[in-house]
Amino acid sequence: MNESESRRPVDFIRRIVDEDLKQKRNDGRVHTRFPPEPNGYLHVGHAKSICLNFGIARDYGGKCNLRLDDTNPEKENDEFVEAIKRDVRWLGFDWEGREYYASDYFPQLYEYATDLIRQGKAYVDSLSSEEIRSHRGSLTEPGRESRYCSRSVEENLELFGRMKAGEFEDGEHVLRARIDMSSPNLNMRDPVIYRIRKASHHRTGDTWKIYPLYDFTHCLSDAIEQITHSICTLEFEDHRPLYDWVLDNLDTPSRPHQYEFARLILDYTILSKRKLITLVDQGHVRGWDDPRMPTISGIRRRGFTPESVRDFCERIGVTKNDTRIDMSLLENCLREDLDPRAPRVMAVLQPLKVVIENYPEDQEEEISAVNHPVDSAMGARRIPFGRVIYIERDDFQEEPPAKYYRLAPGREVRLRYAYFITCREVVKDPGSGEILELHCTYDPLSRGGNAPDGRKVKGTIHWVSGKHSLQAEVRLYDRLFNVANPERGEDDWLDLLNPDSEQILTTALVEPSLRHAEPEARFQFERLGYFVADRYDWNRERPVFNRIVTLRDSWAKVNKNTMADA
RNA sequence: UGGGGGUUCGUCUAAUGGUAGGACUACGGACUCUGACUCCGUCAGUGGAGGUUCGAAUCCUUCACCCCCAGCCA
Repeated sequence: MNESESRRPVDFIRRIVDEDLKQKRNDGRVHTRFPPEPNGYLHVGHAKSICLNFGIARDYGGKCNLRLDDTNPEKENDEFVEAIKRDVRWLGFDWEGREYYASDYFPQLYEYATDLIRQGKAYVDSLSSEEIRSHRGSLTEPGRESRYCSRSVEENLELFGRMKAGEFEDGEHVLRARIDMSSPNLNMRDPVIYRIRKASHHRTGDTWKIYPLYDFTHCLSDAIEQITHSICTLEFEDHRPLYDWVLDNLDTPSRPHQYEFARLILDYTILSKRKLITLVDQGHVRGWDDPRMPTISGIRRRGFTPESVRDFCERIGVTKNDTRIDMSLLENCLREDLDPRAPRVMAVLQPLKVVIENYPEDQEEEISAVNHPVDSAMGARRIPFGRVIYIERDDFQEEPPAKYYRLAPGREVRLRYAYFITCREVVKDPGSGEILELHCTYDPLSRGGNAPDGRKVKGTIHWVSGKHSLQAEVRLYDRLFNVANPERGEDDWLDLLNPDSEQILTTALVEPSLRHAEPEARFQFERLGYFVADRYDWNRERPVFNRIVTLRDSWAKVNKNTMADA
């Protein structure tokens, strides 16, 4: 743990844990769980929950279970289960074999339900779903009791048994908890706790014809697993009375408590599972792991590190406030993580040919370059240099604006690690006026990047050798949406997608050392940003890199401000 | 309109009756063979109104605004 981490204040949930420990509750145990439903991929919002739950277990010497909350057979499947496990592991957390499924508890849950029936605290209702809804009342009006609410224990037991046996069709009956139809809390108006669903479940197959609902399942799963602190998001706060009601009315192995925190909201993206599914299903992105997606697998493919995601989750804190986090915080965490450990390398995204007129035709040489400007332990490499090189198109301007200190006609700049060059001639396409190439001269005495006469140049630009560089595909990513809060409206959110969120460059050139990159290896392309060799598409014949994040660019700001002033 | 939460710099987040602090962003500067990194600095906040108190972000009263809830989803 570094200094900033040790100084970080404890959140309100950890304070509750502190107090529980002090009061010697739960026999001094701390046991949490991360309970995703396997109906989609995990996203950064889940990462916050994962870091909280596993983090508390780690900090207090406790345990954290992975529990797949699979009570809805129509939406869940094994692909999602596998993806969830992979993502949690990638984030760096370990459930130490405690991989549980709510579906494993179906038999016990059924027994608990019959217990409730025997106590007269649950009944089989035969109203249609529409009738149940209309009986529920509204925010301001109390609900009305169902005409089936006073069936005898025997009749309820018999009907529930027949529901389980598959004697009824979907929707014919439900099991409801008998609580209070006039409660101001809608969740307490005799909530449905079991429904008939003749669907095949990804784990239990066709064994069950009835499935328990969340409110009944979750608290009991927690109790069965002896969870001490059941941490969930704010929208379940209203459900806590029901969570408590179920546990207080049943004889369970333990008595967990639920605590709620505010879910993460990130600018310029969406974290609603339903909408993420839409993006994937309608093909607005290339899949769950598209580098633009806020999914864990998406940001992994984008090149984010698990360390940076964990750091981010710690920095945003845990409170009950409605929060909306700047993308810049995540980017900052990433840059901070990558800067000290990403090897530097040169690549040219938009190549502009440069011929060094006074460099001998048949000559070539190797220039030494350090792999990291600060950390010499990362070593050095040799980069080929020759008469024809390529530089970034942005690094040349025919009519340079004020404070532009890159290449321009007559100007001298340094080629990083190599020589000073001076632009002598601009060769253009006579028709279009497009700049085709530059003719420059170099100063042989400036080899290595310094002139013996002590003369200085303001600009240093990156380059690659024309003869030796590798062609690469570089994928540039930008925010998925054009507005900070695309979730604000309901209907038009797809119209707010950023059409330029992905830009694929197929003619980029990278230095030859990159031939030996491995998928998921991260580099800093000097002066450009951090890039990762694509996890799936990279190969030696066709190097593919994703831009993870750009470097901070104060020139872009100066330039933008100057333009704005003009 | 019922119930449940919430409100501290632009954004997160501390301060739990005793100097409103940190991070991100923004802006300015130093340094620089990356307009990077690093370093230094600047701007900037307690939703409003009353009250209690020597002293209030914190306690009380009241008002305002924001979020969640009427699935046989989770």
